[in-house]
Amino acid sequence: MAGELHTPAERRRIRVRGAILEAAERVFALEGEAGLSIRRIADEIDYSPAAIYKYFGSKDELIDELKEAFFGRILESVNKIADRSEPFPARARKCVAGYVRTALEKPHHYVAAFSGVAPPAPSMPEGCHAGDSNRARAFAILTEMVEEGLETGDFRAGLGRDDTAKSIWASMHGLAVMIAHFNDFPSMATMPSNMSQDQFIEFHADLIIRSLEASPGRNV
Amino acid sequence: MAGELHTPAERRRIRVRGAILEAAERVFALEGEAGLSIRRIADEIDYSPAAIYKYFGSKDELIDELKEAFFGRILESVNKIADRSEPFPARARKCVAGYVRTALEKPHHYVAAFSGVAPPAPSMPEGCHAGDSNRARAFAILTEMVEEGLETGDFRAGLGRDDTAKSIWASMHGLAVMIAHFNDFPSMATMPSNMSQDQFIEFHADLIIRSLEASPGRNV
DNA sequence: ACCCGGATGTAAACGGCGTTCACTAATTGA
DNA sequence: TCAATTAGTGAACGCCGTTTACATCCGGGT
Repeated sequence: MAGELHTPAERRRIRVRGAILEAAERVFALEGEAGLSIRRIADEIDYSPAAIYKYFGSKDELIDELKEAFFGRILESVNKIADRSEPFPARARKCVAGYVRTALEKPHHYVAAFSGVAPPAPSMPEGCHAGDSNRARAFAILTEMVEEGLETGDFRAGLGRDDTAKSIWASMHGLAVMIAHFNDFPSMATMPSNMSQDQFIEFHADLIIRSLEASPGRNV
Repeated sequence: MAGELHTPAERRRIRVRGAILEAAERVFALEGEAGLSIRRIADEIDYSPAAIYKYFGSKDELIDELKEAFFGRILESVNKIADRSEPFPARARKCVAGYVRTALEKPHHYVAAFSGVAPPAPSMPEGCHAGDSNRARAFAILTEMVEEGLETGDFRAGLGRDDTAKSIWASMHGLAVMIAHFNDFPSMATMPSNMSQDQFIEFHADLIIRSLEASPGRNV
């Protein structure tokens, strides 16, 4: 194999790098970007702050790696769901609900992955690398699913594959962000809901998919 | 009247406070929270940083006021659209599209207003004041609109008013955040779209409303 | 066995941040 | 006019990300 590690020096480097990421992951999951500082990580692993710069170019690079790893988790999760062959509209619903639920396993990670605002000028903001990111891969799965729905005739003809996928993505994302932001969405103080959070995710997923179906089906 | 200002001292105070907010607004609109510092505001209005604390308790309070004012703008905009009596599903679509478009007039403001992640424990995060915020008022308009659609029979019976409104809100919000985050949503580098941004907003709004309609209608 | 060069780790510093404190200068009401 | 309140300030505190100069360790070549 190619990626093997032989020398003790290499092993040691990997180990320390892993310890940094692990400490960062722990703090970030609990307190988000606000609570994560280079100095804090350094404290946790008993190193000096400057040491971290031997392993990561900047705090942003470190955090990007956390986000990317988390989107790998989402990718894996959605992939599993999308692969089970199951009657179609139901599978689509499960994909949507699965994305949201997995995103919410680490709200700080998920929200941070979309936190920046792009400048109006033509320039990539931060997470807009080509198609190689796990985020892009997860989105590709969604696109393929839409394509399948269009081919089988489960989704209305005339819907554009890419645009439809983007609309679904936006709606999924919106729910994930809302639940992450409010501690009690959907049962907010001003207007309580009878639904549990899980039920609401299913409800939302149903509405999304229903808007695409050639012959709309079930109720919740 | 009650709210009049008589003394020069009072007028002066209002004027300086306004200057602070104005400078903060300018910087925030261009560079977001990252570019806005107390010291920067102080520079812009030729005061010392400490002076700002005579007018605002903290940077967060100041920024909250910016966000609240911006949601006032969204509220006003959606209110106008919702009031025009127009054939129903079209009006609902316009409300959704109007919300997204107005939100995108100041992407930094809009995104920042939902940026925090709520702690799991029962405690209000930051923007969760009762029903008095402009954000809550804007949401109330949406709820009323849904109720109207349910009464007229334009929306499917069996949909819960509040849950439906929340689902719509989440989907609107998701699109706004996506467009704000990517500089080229929907025409992303990896998968370009034929739609303009405005067309995509209409498309998304149509899908959202379509999922609620008793007898789904038009195409895009 | 030695030594040398690169990698690893560190203390100290730079500039910036939000915020506070002790203090001066201005304004106001009596 | 005088006292008291208020507006405004400079300096400091304790954070932050990052850089620099320096020590230390370790592995490979002779």
